[in-house]
Amino acid sequence: MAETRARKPRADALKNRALLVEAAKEVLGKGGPNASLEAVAQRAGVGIGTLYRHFPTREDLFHTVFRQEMEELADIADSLRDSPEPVEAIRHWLHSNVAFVETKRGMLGALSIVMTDESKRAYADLSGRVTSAVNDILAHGRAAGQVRDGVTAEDLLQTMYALCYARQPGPDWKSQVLRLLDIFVDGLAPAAQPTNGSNPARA
Amino acid sequence: MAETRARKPRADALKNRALLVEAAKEVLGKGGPNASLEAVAQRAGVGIGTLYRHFPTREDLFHTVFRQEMEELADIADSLRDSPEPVEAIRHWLHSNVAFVETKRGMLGALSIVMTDESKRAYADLSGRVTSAVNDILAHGRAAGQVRDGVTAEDLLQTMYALCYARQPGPDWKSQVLRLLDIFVDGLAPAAQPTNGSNPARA
DNA sequence: CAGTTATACGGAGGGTGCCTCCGTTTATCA
DNA sequence: TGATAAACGGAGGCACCCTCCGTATAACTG
Repeated sequence: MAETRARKPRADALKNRALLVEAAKEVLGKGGPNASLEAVAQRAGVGIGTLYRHFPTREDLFHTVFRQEMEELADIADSLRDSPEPVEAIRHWLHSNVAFVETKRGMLGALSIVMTDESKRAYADLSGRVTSAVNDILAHGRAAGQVRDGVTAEDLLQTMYALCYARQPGPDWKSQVLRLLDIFVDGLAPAAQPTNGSNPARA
Repeated sequence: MAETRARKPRADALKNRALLVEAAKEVLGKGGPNASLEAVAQRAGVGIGTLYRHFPTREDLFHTVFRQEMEELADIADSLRDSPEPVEAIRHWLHSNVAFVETKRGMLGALSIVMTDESKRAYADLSGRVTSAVNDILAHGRAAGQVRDGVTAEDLLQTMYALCYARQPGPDWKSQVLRLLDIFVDGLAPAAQPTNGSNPARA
């Protein structure tokens, strides 16, 4: 008990924290996940000590930045929730994600850090919004016989990020990723009789 | 002209080079792509200067290691070349790749460095072996009407590595990747009329 | 409004890894 | 058995990481 009544957080602390996140977006956005944290601090106009007080680990900083970015994607997913063409909605959402990623390639490296099972819990709420919306869409697809059982929103996300990450930036980077992604989306269909309608034997 | 006749390369140089590659396999294999090169030199029992003379950049070292690893995969691809079940052959080959990757997770990070378009030229020969074998299999699949046009061996490789890379090591790491990969393989089928046999309009 | 105190700030400093450079060692060749 | 080209190794300068703590200041108190 005692006088544990919390003080109001100091104004400069709040301001610096925001400055740091903003600086991190820029610096990590171009420099990638190995960018110097000292550069982030400098860009934010604060001392390195301040950065480390707010974000004790590199991951903490990534998490915070990533969370902010992710909110936009959740909104898109929500807006597609009741699309009458679930498979196309999924395709559209994945394409949007790629477009989004395109503008922040540097952040991609951070994803592999952020995307661990343990740390997912850290922003489970947001992930929940996305997951729930996309799973709805998937359920519609299943109901329409257009999507096989057992596919989850996480599968889609994981695949999309994986493809984005692996492609080096290049002229037709995006179209390549979209093409592979489309193949994957097509593969979501229930595993009908293996395409060659008259395959007698199973290897 | 003059006395340009080259000397035989020194025995210790060759030996040290081999030692370094071996050490790199071990150290990079567990430590990942950020492992300390000084640790590699130490493990090889040579000075750091020797490492840098043989492999001026981190990438040079990765390339050399990767090349050796990759030969095995080329052999597998060759052995499947004339399989009578092309799609299953592809599936099998991809699964083999995943199994292979499983034992050297640490190397994966190096892939994103190695897998740039420019550096691919550095070991185009090996890549050629793989590509040619897999493209053969794909061609068989196309001929049998089981594989859509426009899919290349590179697409398969890229997708597989991407999926492997993105999955954090975990209990069911492998089965997850295989599952997603299977979806992708199923998606290779010619984009028949979109599964719902009676879809009139295109979203 | 002045005093008190919790809170935040900044950057010096010790540690590690990167890579270069060059004096020393050694394998090859004559 | 020299002579010499080639290779060795590690010291050293630099960048970044992260911690620690003396100083500054915002929030509270009377």
